[in-house]
Amino acid sequence: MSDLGKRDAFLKPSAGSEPLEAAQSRSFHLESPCHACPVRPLSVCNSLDLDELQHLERIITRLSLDQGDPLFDEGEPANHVFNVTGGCIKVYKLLPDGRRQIIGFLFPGDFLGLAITDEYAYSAEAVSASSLCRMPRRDLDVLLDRFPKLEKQLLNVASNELAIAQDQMLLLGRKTAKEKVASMLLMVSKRARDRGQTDNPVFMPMTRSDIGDYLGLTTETVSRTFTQLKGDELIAMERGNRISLANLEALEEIAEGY
Amino acid sequence: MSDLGKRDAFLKPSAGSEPLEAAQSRSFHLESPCHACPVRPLSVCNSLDLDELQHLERIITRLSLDQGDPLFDEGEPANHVFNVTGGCIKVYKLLPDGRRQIIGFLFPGDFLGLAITDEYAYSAEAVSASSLCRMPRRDLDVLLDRFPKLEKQLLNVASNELAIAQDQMLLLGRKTAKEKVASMLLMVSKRARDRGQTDNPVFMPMTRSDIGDYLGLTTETVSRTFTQLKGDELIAMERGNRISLANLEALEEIAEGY
DNA sequence: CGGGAAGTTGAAGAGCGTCAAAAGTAGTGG
DNA sequence: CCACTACTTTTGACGCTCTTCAACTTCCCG
Repeated sequence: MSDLGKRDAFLKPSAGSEPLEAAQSRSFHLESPCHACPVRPLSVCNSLDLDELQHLERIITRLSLDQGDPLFDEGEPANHVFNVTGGCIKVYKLLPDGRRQIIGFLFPGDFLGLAITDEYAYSAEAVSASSLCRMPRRDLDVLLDRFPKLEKQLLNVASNELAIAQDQMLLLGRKTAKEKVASMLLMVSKRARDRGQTDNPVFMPMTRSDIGDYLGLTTETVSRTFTQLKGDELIAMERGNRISLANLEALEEIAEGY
Repeated sequence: MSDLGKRDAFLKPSAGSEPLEAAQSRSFHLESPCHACPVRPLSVCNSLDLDELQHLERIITRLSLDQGDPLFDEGEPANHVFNVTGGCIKVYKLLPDGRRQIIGFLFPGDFLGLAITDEYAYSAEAVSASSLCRMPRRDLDVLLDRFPKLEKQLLNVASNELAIAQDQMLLLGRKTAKEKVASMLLMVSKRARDRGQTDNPVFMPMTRSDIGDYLGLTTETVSRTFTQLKGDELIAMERGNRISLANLEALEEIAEGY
């Protein structure tokens, strides 16, 4: 379904929705896929040489998730960290009455699980069929001591995520619905470009409801805003959850709040 | 004004509002204040022993800011990192038309300047009279290579800030005005407690406008919400920007979205 | 005291949410 | 291949929370 998923065709297909961490049973091991990993140049592993990659190799497990499969839930013991290798993962927090805020969408190359607490502070779930590599947190700590480069890289990742989070706060607190949607389209497009994938039309694997919960809006408002942007000929819907950005400059001006 | 400022009475008082980084001219050097620093147990420096603190000593400069003094502006070259030793600093981003989102308030012990970009991604300004120590970013990089403990500590700081940012996204995107205000009161109270200061009544050095720009609300809505919480006898205003939390459990329930 | 900023309160309005229904899309199985 | 179902998306009407605009009050600090 997702073009991101294609590169993971060699992975063992997984069953339907399952209990948390059940994905573990589906994990398996290949001989030396790390140095051939298509997302390595994008990820934290990039800071390691071939020798060090072999250390990594012994520690990681590969998983695949179907659309909608949970990866972990907020409050679970945070025993693992992850690296996304294919597909799209959403990370979210819930309020007791069900209100949901999506903290971010993770794409191939993205790291998941940075935290100092021993429980996950959020839930994670597959937006589309996805693949990840998983590593016990304990082993990561050992690795960080052994390879300072990795620690430096992780600090960079954290700093970068922090900057993204700050942009998102500006969006959530101060932007209008139109500005929010424009910002998100450009952001997803940019991230696809960074990964070397098509950035226009931009592929949006998530539902309207996901988009709303990411932008602090309802599905209805998201839908209406898309209709409005379509009417202004700033975007055009294409089949397969693809949106063509017809007027990039205008979208950027809107996104930045002019 | 601020009780946080008292411990900095030995610092050279600074003049009124000044151009960016002009604070540099007011900086000065003491012999060995690092190991006597009252906020060291709270800050990144905590990971260093006495020897290492002397390295630090040679690198840092101390500044003091008056209320309203800018520390730096978004887009400036990010040449320094900072550690807050007294007072309160607000960090914010602006949209072109003046809409403002406050990213966070920094209190003694807080670190400022984590970033990989070579320009500050936000502006920083003193909420109340404040003191900081400042270090050239270049020197920090050297220090990080020399003292892995420091790097680890910084990664912890970054992870922690990331978790706080994620909570703030939930607040901004999905909480009501009442929930936002209750959340902030509890948060500021908790942070004061962590620093070993009075947590109830909680000292709120920032203006209603600052609070609004932190919570994604207007000053009027903040004011009305305070009035409402007062009417429900959940809080009581005391003189000197202090708010007594009269019903902690109820406030916590509200803040968490029940 | 007195002047200016910050805070409070009121009335009116807008943007987005809520509720409801229709239209589109995808997956399933005969 | 088409019908059936279930879900997602779109659209409409209405309502509510929060904003806007404005006046008034309180609080500081000189």
